Amino acid sequence: MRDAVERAWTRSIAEGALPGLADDVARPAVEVERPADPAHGDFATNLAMKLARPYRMAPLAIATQLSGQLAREATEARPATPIATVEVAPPGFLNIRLADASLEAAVTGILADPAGWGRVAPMGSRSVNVEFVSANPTGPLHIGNARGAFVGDLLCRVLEAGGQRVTREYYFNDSGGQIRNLGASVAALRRGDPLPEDGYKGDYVADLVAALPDDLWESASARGADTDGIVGHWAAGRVREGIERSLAELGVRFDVWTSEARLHDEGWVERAVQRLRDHGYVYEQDGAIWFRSTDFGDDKDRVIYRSNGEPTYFAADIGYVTEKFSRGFDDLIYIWGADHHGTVARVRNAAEAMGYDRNAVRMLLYSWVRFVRDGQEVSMSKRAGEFITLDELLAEVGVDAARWFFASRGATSAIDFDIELAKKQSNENPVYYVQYAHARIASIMRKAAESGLTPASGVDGALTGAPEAALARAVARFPEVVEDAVAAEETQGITAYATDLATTFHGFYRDARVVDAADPDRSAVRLALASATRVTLANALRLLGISAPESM
RNA sequence: CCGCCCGUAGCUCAGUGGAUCAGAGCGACUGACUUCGGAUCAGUAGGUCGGGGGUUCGAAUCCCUCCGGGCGGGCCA
Repeated sequence: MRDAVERAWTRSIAEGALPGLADDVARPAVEVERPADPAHGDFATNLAMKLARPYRMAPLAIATQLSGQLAREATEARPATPIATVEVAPPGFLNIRLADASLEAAVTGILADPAGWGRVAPMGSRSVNVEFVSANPTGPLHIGNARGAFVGDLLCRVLEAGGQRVTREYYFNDSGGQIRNLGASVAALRRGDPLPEDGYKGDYVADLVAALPDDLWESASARGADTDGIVGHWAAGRVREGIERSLAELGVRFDVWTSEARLHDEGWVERAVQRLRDHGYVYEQDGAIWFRSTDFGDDKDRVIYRSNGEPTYFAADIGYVTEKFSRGFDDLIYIWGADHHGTVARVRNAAEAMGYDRNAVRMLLYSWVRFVRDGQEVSMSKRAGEFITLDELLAEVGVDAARWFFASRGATSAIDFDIELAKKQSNENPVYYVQYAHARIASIMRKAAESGLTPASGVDGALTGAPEAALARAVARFPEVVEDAVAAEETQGITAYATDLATTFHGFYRDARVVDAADPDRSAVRLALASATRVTLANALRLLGISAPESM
């Protein structure tokens, strides 16, 4: 629909009915919205009012011209001409109404190709790397990691819906100081010594000790051996396997796991720094090696190698950028907690300094979840062993409810997560409302089959009743919802739409008897419509990674 | 002190490059079919969109300022 309005506008300009825009005027975006009031039609656009100022024309005059152009386009003999009427409404709105035939065609199309319903035209077939979660393997994932996992996976799904090729990547450090620290904690418990002052105190440390193989412990504790390093490396590997299992429970699978140590071992960091040096963005001061980040607007330069020769975390980031691009990705997306926003600029700056397009390196920051219980903030600390694990959360609220919870909220909205409230609300989660509608339709289909009724293969010319038309309109809206979600890289619109469609269906169910042996023809049409609704709900849920049950 | 994010109904949150945006769910209250799934449906109450100022024909939305909350400003990760 947006395209149709856009076409009418450009054609009007081409035919001289409307002036072109001056070069120095920003071209207004064509906005098409769904009016809340059905009296305003199926679509409405305020384009004429937006053009009033640059054109120095009355909005109504522009609207009249656009309206005529739109109507002419609709009557041209093209197979898919969905517009029935176009009205001009003061102060300059265009209210567009769809032809029933277009709704019927949409429904018939769903029945013919259920899997393809809601698939949008690719908005660019780029190869995208999405890195998320990336928690270091010093302990199990806790509920603080949940948001990043869901936000990242949902973004990937939306990108895939838009035709992009997505690689899900997890980055971790299995050789740093915190890993040694974990190793030290495990080793201490194994010896029967007290935990180090800043050691890890969670119950899972004891589990690690119990699982520590004897032969590994013998070689690790031998004279002169790097006990903490060896034990830590082993523990990190084991913890990482647990993390992978937890993520699989969430329905999140990663394509690539990258270790920070590997980036150093394979020389990625060194080569990246050399590249910066070649471009003249590296200098030495106070014994440390610096990146001239200020050349790109940063407020200070950043250390790459400390004066003791050790690389910083930032050094690995730089190497990682080149390593990722070397694999042929067009875009790199990082899903980070908002507490990382300070590092956004320097990484993008370094990418630009190395000759990459800084716009190809994007960071999506999600707000941190604040955990409270009875109004008191609960701290999440792996080291102190005070945390609720992701596995425990899932056992309480369920994967579908948790997914819906995050899919229906913007990534940047701050969330107070009350643990007791979450358990309580999991039973009232709207996801069940949507799933119920799906299961109800499945049940209706079973019932119909028992009565010897089958859905019609098409509904052309048959959507005459008000309940039918209302449901068909709701169903037909789905592709645009997906399009908007893809364009905005957000999923809230999909959850809102699915809820709305479920509501519309329940109303239809109330007003229209679907299974009626006395009227098989009408039943066939209504079954077809119900079937199309079921497909739409299932596809919407699938896009979010949520199950669509046949019964509940 | 500086920078970024946030403040919308009792609660949890949508809407945020203007108009046809004051919304949803939950909670509260009043009702509904002896037939297709009541995890449903119909309805009621509830908000000066944190406060103030500005731009505009029009601001929850853009600008300024104040208040409140979160997070950053390491040769930490």
